[in-house]
Amino acid sequence: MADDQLSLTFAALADPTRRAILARLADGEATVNELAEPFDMSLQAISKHLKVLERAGLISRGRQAQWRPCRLEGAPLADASAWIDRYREIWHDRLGRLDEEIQRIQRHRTEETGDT
Amino acid sequence: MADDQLSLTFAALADPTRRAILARLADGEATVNELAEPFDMSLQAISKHLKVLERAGLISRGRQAQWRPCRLEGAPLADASAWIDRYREIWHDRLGRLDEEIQRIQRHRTEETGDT
DNA sequence: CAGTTGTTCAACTCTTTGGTTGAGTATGCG
DNA sequence: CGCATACTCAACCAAAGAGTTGAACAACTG
Repeated sequence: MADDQLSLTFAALADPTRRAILARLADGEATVNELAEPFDMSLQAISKHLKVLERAGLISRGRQAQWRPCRLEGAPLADASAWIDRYREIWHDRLGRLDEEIQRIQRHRTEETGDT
Repeated sequence: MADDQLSLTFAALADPTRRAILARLADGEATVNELAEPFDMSLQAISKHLKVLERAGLISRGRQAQWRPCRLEGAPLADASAWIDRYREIWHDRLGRLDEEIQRIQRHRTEETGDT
């Protein structure tokens, strides 16, 4: 995998487990054990996922006694969103045109058949 | 890699070559050769990248004689953007709070003797 | 028809990823 | 101290990714 920031972010997001972890962290900080609890997976596997998220800058980690609380960091998400948004116009256009097309067809049908 | 739609989309975006291809396609349809031209990479490699993008639904392909023109499809981008946007409030809040915190600290420094 | 162009398929290599288990480190508590 | 808790590190494995080369297919051109 490429190691530029955007690639790291998207790669980190390309896994349901990691997305679920981020969703959990949106509700506030959590420890590794708390994050691992919902998953049928070893603690070490979760630890690895957290490392991926950390490398992507999506989370940061503190130290409180033997706990390493994780916190969501939004900045890379903002960058990823900004990248995608460069295409927002395009997909809006496309979807907009699709809507128009559907409406056109339905008008057509109504005119011709007198249908609903 | 997980094969749900969102994972496929993010995984497809997690590569600079593929992102560059999408950027190129934002300007309009292109053939495989046209897409491959900027890259120092075999045509077959580009073909593979296109397959990844196609599997993620990010592009669709036509047939014109021996050419297979590619077109950008926005729908998965819209989904990806929507997923990230669920965290927009959080990252805005966080960045906002960070600003406030910095300002608070700086006020503090100025008011007191200047030390932490 | 043969030849050229555009593209894909197949097989191979090398690296990364996502999981495992087992051992090791760090902190708090009796 | 000794022990439990929270977590990480290391080694391993199977599967997937990203690239290569060589061969094949498809459609146009002379």
